[in-house]
Amino acid sequence: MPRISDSTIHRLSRYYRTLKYMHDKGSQTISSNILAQQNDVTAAQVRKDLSCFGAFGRRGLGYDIVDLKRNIARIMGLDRTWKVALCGVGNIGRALIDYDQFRVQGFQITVAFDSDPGKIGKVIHGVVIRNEANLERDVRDEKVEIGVVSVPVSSAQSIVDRLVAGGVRGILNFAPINIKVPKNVFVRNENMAIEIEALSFALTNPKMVQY
Amino acid sequence: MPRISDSTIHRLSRYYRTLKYMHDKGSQTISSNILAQQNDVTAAQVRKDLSCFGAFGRRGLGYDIVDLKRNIARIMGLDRTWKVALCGVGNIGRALIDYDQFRVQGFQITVAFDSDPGKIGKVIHGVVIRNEANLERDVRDEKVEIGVVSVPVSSAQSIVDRLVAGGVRGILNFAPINIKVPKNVFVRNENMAIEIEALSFALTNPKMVQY
DNA sequence: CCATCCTTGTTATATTTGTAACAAGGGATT
DNA sequence: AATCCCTTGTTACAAATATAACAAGGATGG
Ligand SMILES: NC(=O)c1ccc[n+]([C@@H]2O[C@H](COP(=O)([O-])OP(=O)(O)OC[C@H]3O[C@@H](n4cnc5c(N)ncnc54)[C@H](O)[C@@H]3O)[C@@H](O)[C@H]2O)c1
Ligand SMILES: NC(=O)c1ccc[n+]([C@@H]2O[C@H](COP(=O)([O-])OP(=O)(O)OC[C@H]3O[C@@H](n4cnc5c(N)ncnc54)[C@H](O)[C@@H]3O)[C@@H](O)[C@H]2O)c1
Repeated sequence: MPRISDSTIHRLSRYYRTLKYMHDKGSQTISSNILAQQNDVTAAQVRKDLSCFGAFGRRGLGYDIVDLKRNIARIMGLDRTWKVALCGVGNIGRALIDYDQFRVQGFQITVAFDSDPGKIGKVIHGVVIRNEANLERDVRDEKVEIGVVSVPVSSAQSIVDRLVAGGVRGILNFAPINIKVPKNVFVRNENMAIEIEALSFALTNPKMVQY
Repeated sequence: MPRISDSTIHRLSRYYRTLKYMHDKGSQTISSNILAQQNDVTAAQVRKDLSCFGAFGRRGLGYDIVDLKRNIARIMGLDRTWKVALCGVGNIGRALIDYDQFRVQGFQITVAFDSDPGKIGKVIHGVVIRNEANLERDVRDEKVEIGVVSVPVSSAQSIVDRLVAGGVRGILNFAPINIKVPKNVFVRNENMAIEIEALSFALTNPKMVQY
């Protein structure tokens, strides 16, 4: 099985968003060139990325937007729903529960956990906040596949361990720490500190980064 | 001037965090090997990353933690404060204002903007929410260098344009859209949709990604 | 003081990733 | 039907990035 690079996956995601946008605008087809311009990459890159998964275009014409959109959705697993468990209903956690776009795209926060007795039992945007004491059991019972970690750094690794114990196979981690997981679990980090520090570097050393 | 890769910058950020952690734990020195293990990279990678900026270690002994930490801070511009303007005090915006770690690291949200009359004038975590009507002027007056964009997609590009007009040189963008900026402005995107979709891809095609 | 063991910094090599080039497919036009 | 544009998919090439290898610096212990 050919390995797909991280960059390709990221770009697929961005092509997908462009396709949704172009579809809403009423377009029927799109060329690799336009898709490239919209995402600041080369047309060759777009065609090569797509060619990893098949031949979706028509020579001379480009890609049918609806068709390509559907194909990318299938490839990326966006043509289904995913059950998500959110751990840590603080500032970030609340923002995520409130954010409807995730649900629209199929990521359903079915359970949320917190350790704060003052929060347990409350309902936010239709989601009941549960006691994290029963996390493993609840996650397993609800057949959750993805866990979101928005607890403080000090609790992050243990929450991850418990999510994994509950059968979760993918983790989106907001805690700025390098969490460890078994080989068969996937982790993506959303590390805002890294991004803003990268900005700091760029502004400090403008000659060392390509504008 | 040698170009520094994005990956190297990201890793420097992570090494920096490890150094802070090890320092708090009371360690004096650290080897490239330990630094590597903590960040899931090879020791050669660590040494090569650091060697882009100088020779900070002592052969046979490793790196002095305090010294290396200070050097990375200097290299990345983390030994100073940055004035930050936050645009869009919604769910994400509020979370960022509330988050003390940014301030501790030198990123000071000095001004915040919103267009909602119900929010303008309110104070969150010591920051007054201003009317976005005067954004350019306020940003310029306050000598803001970094702008954070946490407004809806529909307003993102125009807010970016105005931040740039106000003299901002770096932008941290949370809106899931490919914003356009002049050549001399740096942008970093914090796109949660991409990360969770990457998880979806990995869980859908486990054979195509390296665990 | 010599031998031994570490660990760095750097150079050389391998791998991955991105770009360019182009043949072949396909529609439109005359 | 022949010609002329376009645009894809793929292959060949270039650049960037990561890994490995190793010489030289330095500590430690007898
Ligand atoms: N807020 C930000 O802007 C921001 C930015 C970058 C990174 N982060 C990171 O994101 C994470 C969450 O940040 P936040 O600002 O939302 O923090 P927060 O303090 O607002 O929320 C954390 C929540 O986790 C809960 N919690 C603590 N331990 C728990 C446990 N063991 N099980 C379940 N719940 C538990 C707390 O009760 C609280 O509700 C932190 O790791 C933080 O470093 C936040
Ligand atoms: N909430 C999440 O979890 C989440 C996740 C991924 C991406 N995002 C993105 O982050 C951005 C912010 O999300 P949010 O959930 O905080 O949205 P939100 O609706 O809670 O907040 C947006 C804020 O921006 C303000 N605003 C609108 N137009 C403005 C303008 N022209 N100038 C100044 N302020 C303006 C609104 O009044 C509101 O307070 C959006 O682009 C969203 O797509 C959010």
